Amino acid sequence: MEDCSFRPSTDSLDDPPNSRLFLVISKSITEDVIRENFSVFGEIQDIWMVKDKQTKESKGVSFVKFAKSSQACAAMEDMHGKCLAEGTKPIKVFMAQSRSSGSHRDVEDEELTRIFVMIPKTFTEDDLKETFKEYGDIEYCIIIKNKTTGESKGLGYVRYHKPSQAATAIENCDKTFRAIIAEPRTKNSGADNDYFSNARAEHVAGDPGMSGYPFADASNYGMADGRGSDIITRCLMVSSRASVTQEQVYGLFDLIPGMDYCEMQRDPYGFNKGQAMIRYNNLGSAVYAKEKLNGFEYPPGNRLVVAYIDDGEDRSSPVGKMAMQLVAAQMMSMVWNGPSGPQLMKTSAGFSAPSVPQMARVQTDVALPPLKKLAPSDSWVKERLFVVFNPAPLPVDVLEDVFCRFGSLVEVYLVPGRNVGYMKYAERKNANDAMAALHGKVVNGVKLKVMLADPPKEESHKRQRTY
DNA sequence: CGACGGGACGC
DNA sequence: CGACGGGACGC
Repeated sequence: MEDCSFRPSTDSLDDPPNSRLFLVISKSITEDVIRENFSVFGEIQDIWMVKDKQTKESKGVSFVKFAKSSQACAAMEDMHGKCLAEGTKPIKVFMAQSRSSGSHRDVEDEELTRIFVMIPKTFTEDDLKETFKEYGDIEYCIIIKNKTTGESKGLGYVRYHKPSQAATAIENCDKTFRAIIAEPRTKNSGADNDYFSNARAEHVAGDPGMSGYPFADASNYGMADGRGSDIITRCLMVSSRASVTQEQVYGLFDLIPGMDYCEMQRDPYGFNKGQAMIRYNNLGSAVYAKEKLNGFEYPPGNRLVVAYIDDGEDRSSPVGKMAMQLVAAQMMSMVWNGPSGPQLMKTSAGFSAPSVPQMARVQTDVALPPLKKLAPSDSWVKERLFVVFNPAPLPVDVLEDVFCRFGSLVEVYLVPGRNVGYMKYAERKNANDAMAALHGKVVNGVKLKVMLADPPKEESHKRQRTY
């Protein structure tokens, strides 16, 4: 079963990354001596002594491949500077450059001590530290946040003191963190002038309630004019998949003082587009409203999307922009430190009326239960349904509407380019109920096959999936 | 039959 | 300074 010691001829990358060491040693040191000294750190898969082609003499260089990066790191940390035989120079031990890189620059230990992880948006830096401290002493933890609103982007860095600690964390932490060695900070990866990062964050992964939503089309809202989506204005656009009335939107946004305008948007035929424009008489109220109500479920199960739209005011001067961001920062700290939170808002008067008429958007013979709230997006997924659509997939918002009604729906994921998708549930029973009710049924003219999903086909890791 | 995404930091 | 070998599954 286990393959032989040689690597396949097709290898271009070392696998796993950072598991191969580059040794500079005295020409008199033999492979056996290296093996004796290095095998105590773990499973050695290969030792290669670089020799002169003609004379077969050692060139004083060797590569040692370990099964795991943590083993290679431990060996590097322990053996660098040691003497392997009487009268020989101390050896040098570096992480080998990956064979594909072509570079022969020494890999600095610094580059091997910082990991990059995906985390729930609710994670604080203390949470990060608590989670990752079991693998070694942490120098610091940083969560990447939107610089304007301060909200987490669900990504973080953890800096350890030693490469072996970072490697151990990558190997042993829950794989949902997708931990990898972070790219060095000084080389800016180029893709980030931050002008559109906000828009990206809001309709890319993470929040299933917004994916595929027409609101994400920035061109509708003057975001394509070069100023980007990080503008802050007194004007907001709220979008809802479920039909909401002017009165409902007004009541919701009027909970925040300072609203001076609220109007539903209608298409050329006079139909409600599920969007409304709101203007406040001051920036702070608008910032607060966006922070509190973007992603808010109203009615339960229907996530509202709230974003700034250009109010036509001139904010082109750097001073004006800075002032605006200052106001935003002050509002943010108020939001975080103040006594009121989203929970307070949800239970406040005016939110208890659950009977909001739904758009005639889902047509089916199935007797559907009422809408239910989605489970938080960072919920542990205990069951997944595999759904086949015939002839074509339903839109994500329709699927959410239908599959949330059995409870604890975490996320809908459609496989791009295929007629299949996954419904993720936090509770197994809810998934089973949905399957029983919907398998073989027709929704909006699309026939559904609804089955339990097979576990993902990944290689077995330390920790097992529990679904 | 019909099968598995997403990821980067104010020097 | 001190950087890249060896060998071959199974249709």
